[in-house]
Amino acid sequence: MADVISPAKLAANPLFLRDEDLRQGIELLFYAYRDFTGEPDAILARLGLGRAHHRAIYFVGRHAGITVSELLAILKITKQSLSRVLSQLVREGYIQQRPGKRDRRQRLLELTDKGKELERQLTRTQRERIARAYRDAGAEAVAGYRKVLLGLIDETERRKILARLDGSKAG
Amino acid sequence: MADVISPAKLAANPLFLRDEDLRQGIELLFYAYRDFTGEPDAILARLGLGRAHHRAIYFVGRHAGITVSELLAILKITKQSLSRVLSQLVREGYIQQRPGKRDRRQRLLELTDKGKELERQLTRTQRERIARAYRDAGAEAVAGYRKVLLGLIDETERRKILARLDGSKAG
DNA sequence: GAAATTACGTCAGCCATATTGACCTATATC
DNA sequence: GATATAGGTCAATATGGCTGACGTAATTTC
Repeated sequence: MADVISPAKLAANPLFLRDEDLRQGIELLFYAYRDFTGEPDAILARLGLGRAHHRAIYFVGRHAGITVSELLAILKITKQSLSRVLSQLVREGYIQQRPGKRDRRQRLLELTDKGKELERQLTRTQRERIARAYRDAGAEAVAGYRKVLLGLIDETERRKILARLDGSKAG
Repeated sequence: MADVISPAKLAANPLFLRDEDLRQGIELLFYAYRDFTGEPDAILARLGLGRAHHRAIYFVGRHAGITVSELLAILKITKQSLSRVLSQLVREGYIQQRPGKRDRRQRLLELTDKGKELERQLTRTQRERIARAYRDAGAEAVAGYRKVLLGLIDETERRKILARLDGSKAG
């Protein structure tokens, strides 16, 4: 009963908001994410690393000098979880820490050359995959992709992320 | 050095294929997925279940009478991993199994009433989130979202998934 | 300048989810 | 009858989350 959509509700919704279409949207996200993470995972496995290391390396590479707490805010995991990953990456020479100038409690993170090399290797497959999808779909579709994904993000996060994305672009 | 894009390559690419834009596309996918899974996870945690249970419940709900091997092909995990999840869901009365008619080795899966109820509860938040994003972005953007996500999926999978999506729509 | 807060780290234990490899049963198929 | 397939199971292992408690150094506040 509860999954029967009332005629009124149905009429109020444009065609692309039917339950079927929403489910399709959910599933496409699942499938895309599933396949998107597959290739880097294989590379990481050979190095004794996991997807969590990839995420850390990616965002440190993206925002050189990022603080631990900023990274935590991006990843939305606990500091204990991040700590395990991060200390391994530091120990194995992928990431360097240096104390913050303004605030010496901070440990600013950046990739070493070894880290940059791995980052490139990991991101290459994903960048190629995205590039292919973008090219095949065309500029207009890309704009739509961005618009919808942005709309899926928590509202309170959206501004911050937009700033982050644009910030990287500028700097 | 290796991350410097050659002028030739740059010129050959339309604006939306610049490295920055590709990275933006990667990150949007990460953020959207991160926030997309947050709400159901909270519900599941209270029931002693995890994200893996959600996925199983979702796809069994979507394809009533699905076989175990079909479900494995969708989730792309090992049968041992699925088995743990599935047997818990059967034990706790969310999913029923019945032998296949044509092939009695098969165990066709379907949601019980309890399972359907949970499925609705879990999917509600995601459906609402997608609906909001779709509505805000508009029909054209939605088409682009679908196009790009489909392009991100492994090529060998794309046909199968399209058939699956359309099949659910028809039947 | 003492007290409180903040940034970060760490130890310990728990749980969910994935893996590989080996082995088993029942049913289909050649 | 032999072989293949659908599915399940036992065991061991790894990853990546979590909570809770505690510690240190630096900054901020009163």
